[in-house]
Amino acid sequence: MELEERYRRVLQSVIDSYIATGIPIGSHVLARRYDFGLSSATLRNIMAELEEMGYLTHPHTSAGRIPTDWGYRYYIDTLISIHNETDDIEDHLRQTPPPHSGDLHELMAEASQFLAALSHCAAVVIAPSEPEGRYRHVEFVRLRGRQVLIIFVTSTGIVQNKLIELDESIQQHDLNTFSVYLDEELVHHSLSEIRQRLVEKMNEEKRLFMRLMEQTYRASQEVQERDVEKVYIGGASQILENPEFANVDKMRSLFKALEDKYKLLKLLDRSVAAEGIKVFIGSENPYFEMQGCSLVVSSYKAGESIIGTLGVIGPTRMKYRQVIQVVDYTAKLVSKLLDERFQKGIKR
Amino acid sequence: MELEERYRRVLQSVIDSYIATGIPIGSHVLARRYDFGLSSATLRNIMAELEEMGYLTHPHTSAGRIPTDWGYRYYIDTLISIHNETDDIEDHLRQTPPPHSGDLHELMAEASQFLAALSHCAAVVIAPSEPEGRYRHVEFVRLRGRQVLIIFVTSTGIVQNKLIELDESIQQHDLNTFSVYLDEELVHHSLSEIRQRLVEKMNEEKRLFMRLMEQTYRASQEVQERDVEKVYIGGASQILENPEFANVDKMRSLFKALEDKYKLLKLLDRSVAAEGIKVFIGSENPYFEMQGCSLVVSSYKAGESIIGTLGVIGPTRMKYRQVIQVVDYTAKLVSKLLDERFQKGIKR
DNA sequence: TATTAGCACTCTATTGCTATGAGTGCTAAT
DNA sequence: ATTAGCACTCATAGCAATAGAGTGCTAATA
Repeated sequence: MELEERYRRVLQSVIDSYIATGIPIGSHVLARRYDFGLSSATLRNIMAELEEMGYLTHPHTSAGRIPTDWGYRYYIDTLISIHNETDDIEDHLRQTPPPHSGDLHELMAEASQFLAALSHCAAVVIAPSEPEGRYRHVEFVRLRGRQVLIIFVTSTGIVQNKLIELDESIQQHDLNTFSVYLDEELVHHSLSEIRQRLVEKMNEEKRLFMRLMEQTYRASQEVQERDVEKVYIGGASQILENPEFANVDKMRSLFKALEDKYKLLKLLDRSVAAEGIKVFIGSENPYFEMQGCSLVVSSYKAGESIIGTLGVIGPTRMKYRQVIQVVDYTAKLVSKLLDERFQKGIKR
Repeated sequence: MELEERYRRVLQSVIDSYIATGIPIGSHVLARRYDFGLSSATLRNIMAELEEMGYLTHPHTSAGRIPTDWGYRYYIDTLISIHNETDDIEDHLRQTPPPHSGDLHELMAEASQFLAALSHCAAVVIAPSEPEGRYRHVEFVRLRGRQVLIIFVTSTGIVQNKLIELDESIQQHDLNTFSVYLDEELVHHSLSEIRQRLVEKMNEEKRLFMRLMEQTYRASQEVQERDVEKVYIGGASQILENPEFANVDKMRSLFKALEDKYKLLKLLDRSVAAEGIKVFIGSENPYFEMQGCSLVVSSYKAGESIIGTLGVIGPTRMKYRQVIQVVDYTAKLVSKLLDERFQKGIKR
C-alpha cells in the first residue's frame, strides 16, 4: 500500500528522530524540530492514523510515538535514502585500520573487529565455505611412535590437520610413498569427488594404509564441517553501549545467543544465497532471544561467486543508514581482499 | 598476624553467609543462624574489631557487614577447608560432558566450556606454549602461480601454516628438494636453535630460496608468537547471572576486558611459573577493569613440565570452595588428556 | 473541507515527606 | 568478660502532591 507523501514524510521524521535520540517523539516537538508547515494538531491526526495503520505505536497514553517493527520495515524498504553520507563513514575509516590480507583466519578476525568498530554493534563474520575448494595435497608426518599427523591442503590454501594413532608403527618413508600416491590419484578433484574416490580405494588397499585412508577421508570431511570455527565475533561488548539493553535479562539472553555460534551460523547463512544487503528487524528474526534486535547482513564474494556472509547485530533502534553503509563497505572490502588473495593466478 | 579462634570463626561465618546470600549480615542474624553461644551484642563487638583490623566493612552505617578484599584473602589462605565436597562437583560432572582429547584446538575450546559450565563463571584457558616444541617437518605446497603455502610442524603436533607469494614461479619438485634439505638440517632442534640456524643458512643460500627461507623463519617464530589465538574463553555470559553486575558500567568494562585477549594472556600467564592454584581477589588484580572480580587460576602440565594456564573470572563474591575445586579438577583433567595425547611414546 | 486552536484528560516521572526496621555503637548492669 | 538496653543512623518503601508532556476531541477558522 502506498502512503501519501505527507504521511511518509512524517513517518520518516518520527523514525529519524527516534533513532537519533531514543526517546519517543510527540506532536509538539515534531512540529518544532522539522518544519512541515503544519501545526502540532494536524501532526497529531496524522500520527494517530499512522498508528492505526500499524507503523507507529506509543508506550503509554501520554507518551510520544515510536516506530513499530512494521514501521521500521517500511522505513528501510522505501524511506531510507543512502545519500552521500559516505564522507560520514570515511571519517571513521581514517581512525580504524582496515583489515589487511594475510592469513585467512586473521583476515576474518580483523574484519569482524573492523565491522564492530565502525558500526558500534556486535559484528559477525562467517568465513568462506569451501564448495569450490579442490584437493591439493596431503602430507603425513610421523611424530612419535605410532602417532601420525595428517595435513590436508585444498587449492585455496585451507589447511586442515588431524592427529591419529595407528595400530602399528610405520616408517616416514612409507608415509611419503602413500602421500605421493594419493596426490596423483586425487589432485584437482573437488572435495566431494575425492571422498567418493577414497571410499572406492579403501576397498582395494592393504590393511596398514586402511586407517590412514580412512582418516584422510575424515579430514577432507572436516574441512567443510568445522563450521563453528568459521564464526568470528567482534565487539560484542559494543551492544552494552545501547541504553535499551539496560534490562539485564534482555542482555543476558542476547549474549547467550552470541555464544551459540552454531545458531549464529544458521541465522546468517539464510541470506548467503542472495546478493546485496538484507535487514531483519526485531520480530522478523527467528530466534526469540533476538527480539528487540535487528540484523544487517550482506554476503561477500570471491570472483563471481558468493562464498560467505557478514553482518551486524544491534538494537532495533540502530542507525540503519550508517550501519547499512558500513556493512556494504566491509563486504566489498573483504571481497576485494579475498580476490587479491585467491584469484590472482587462477587461470590454472 | 594470627587471629584468635573466636574471631576466626566469626569472620568465617560472615564470609560464608555473604557468599551464600549476597546480602550484608548483621549481628542479630549471625547470632541466630550460627550458634556461637554468644549474644548479638558480643558479636557486634567482635565484628567491630574485625572491621578495625580491616577484614570487614559495611556499606553504610545501618547495614550489616561484608568482607573486604583483605577479608577474602584471609578466608582463602587460612579459613577455607576443602573438605569432602567432591561429591558436590561430581553431581555436576554427571551432567556436563568432560572434554575429550582430539584436536588440540578442540580440546582447549571444550575445556573452557566445561570449566565455565561447572564454575558458573567466565572461563579462560590458555593453550600450551611451545618452549619444548622441536622442529619436526616443514612442507612447501605450491598452490597457484607463485603462491606457496608453508606448513610448519613441531614435534608436539602443532601445525602452523603461512601463505606467501614468491617473485617468480617455482616447481613443486624444487620445493620438495628444499623441504628435504631443511628437514635434514633442522630436525630435532629446538625452535630457538633452528631460528639461529636459519639465519646462518640464509647467508649462504641461493637467491630463489632466500625468500622461502626467510618465510620459514617467520613461521617458526609465529608458532610461539601467535598468542592471542591461544586464548579460549567460555561462558562469558555466565557472569551476567550474578546480581552484582547489574551495574551496567561495571559489566561493560568487564566484557571489554574479556575481549582483550592479549591482556588476559598476560594476566593469566603471571601464574604459569608456579604450580597449584592461585587466587587473585578484587584489588589484587592489576587491571582496574577487574575491580570487583576475582581470578582463580591454575597451571596445567604435560608430563612433568608446566605448559599452560587455565582459570575462572567471576565476582569477588564467588563460591571459592567450589570454584577452587573445579579449577583444580579441570587442570588435572587437561593435564591427563594432554599426557595421553603427547607423552605416550616420548621415550625418545 | 482541511487545518488549527483550545481544552479536558491521562499517565509518567519527580519530589518531598513519613514511617519502618535492620543494624550499629555506647554505656551501664550483670 | 558478657550482655541488656537504648539512642542514633540510614536505606527503603509507601504515599500524596505536582509538574509536564502528550493525546484526543470539539469547535472555530480560512
